[in-house]
Amino acid sequence: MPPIPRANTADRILDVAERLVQVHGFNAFSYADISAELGIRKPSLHHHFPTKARLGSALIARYQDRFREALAGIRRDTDDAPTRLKAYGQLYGKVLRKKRMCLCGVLAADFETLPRPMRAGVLSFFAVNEEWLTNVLEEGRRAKTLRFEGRAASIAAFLVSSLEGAMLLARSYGKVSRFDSVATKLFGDLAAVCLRT
Amino acid sequence: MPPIPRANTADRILDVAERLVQVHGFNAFSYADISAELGIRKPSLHHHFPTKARLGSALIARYQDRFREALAGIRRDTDDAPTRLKAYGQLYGKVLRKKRMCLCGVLAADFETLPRPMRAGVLSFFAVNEEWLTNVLEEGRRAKTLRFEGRAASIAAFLVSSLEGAMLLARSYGKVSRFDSVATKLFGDLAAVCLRT
DNA sequence: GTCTATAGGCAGATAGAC
DNA sequence: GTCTATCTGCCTATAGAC
Repeated sequence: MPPIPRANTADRILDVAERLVQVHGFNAFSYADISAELGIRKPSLHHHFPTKARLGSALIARYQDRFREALAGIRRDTDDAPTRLKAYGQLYGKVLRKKRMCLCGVLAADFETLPRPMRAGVLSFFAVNEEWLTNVLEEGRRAKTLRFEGRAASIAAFLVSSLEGAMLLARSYGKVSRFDSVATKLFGDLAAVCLRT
Repeated sequence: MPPIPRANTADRILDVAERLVQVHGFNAFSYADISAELGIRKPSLHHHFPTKARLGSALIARYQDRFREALAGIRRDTDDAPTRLKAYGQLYGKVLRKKRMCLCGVLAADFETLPRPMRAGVLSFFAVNEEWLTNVLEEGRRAKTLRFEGRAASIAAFLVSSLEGAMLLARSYGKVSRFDSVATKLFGDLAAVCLRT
């Protein structure tokens, strides 16, 4: 018989820590915060994640894995580039609707204070996203469902950074509509950068 | 005789604190850091800025004033909307070339941890920027030097958040060229959102 | 794996002399 | 306005019992 799939302690720690980082930033959350929420003493947390740096790296790795799966899911469930781009934008929207910033977006703001392995993880996250977008853009161009000038990789970098910025400001204003407005400009029917044919 | 215009202590504190916040974030710098750089003991700093919250508010106020002056300068030195927009983008580029993030952009990432007056200051900064951009966009549309669909205020919000996001990622990558690429897409000859006539 | 106890350091902030 | 001395509290992390 398979064991009941209850989230183990390490996962529960990651869940709480992830939210705390997304809302407050890496330097503004503590083991004490996690301890208080989970009802587990601080030293017990160190048993699962010996240092805050390792906890941070684990957060990034899990976040990137989840994003990879979501990107694969979009590929599976849709078949043309414009639809895929729009679904990509909605990934960010879903995070924002939970009143959170993108984990790696907020870590980018803390970047200069992060331990080296975490910095590498953040850059890797952006690279994965841009690579996926680059492929979608190029396929769209080949299939003539997208029309744009210049390198696809350059458009991909533009899309990622614009979405991150839109999340950042929309969350500060407390208005998801500000994000939606930007996403529509980037991916909507009157899409500015990627013009549908 | 006018006094020698040497920067006073309060200004020197603000200079150092501003850079520290732009590079490390509000929660990752301390009075001890400023003290070490200026060769002034920690308690002396409290004489000028009693609390970190007040220091933070002073930073935002000064940053916004300087930005206001720069915006007025652009109005003075240029006369058509496309040129003004390009100059606006270069304001951000200048900050990034000093290896710094926009002060209010980085504070937006720390937003949920900021004291209320600082939050208001950050939002005010963005509002000032968007209002200025909105005016330039509308004037450009009237003068037929710009052509775009939808509300100017919506385009302005898009431009600000995209620039902030571009700074954030470009700084993490350590590549100013990533920012320049986005700025070109937003304001360049092939401008996507604001098409020149 | 979780606990109590505690180390060692740094945070923001205050008192009071000069 | 700047200083020394100090306070209180929180931080990450460790030791060692259960």
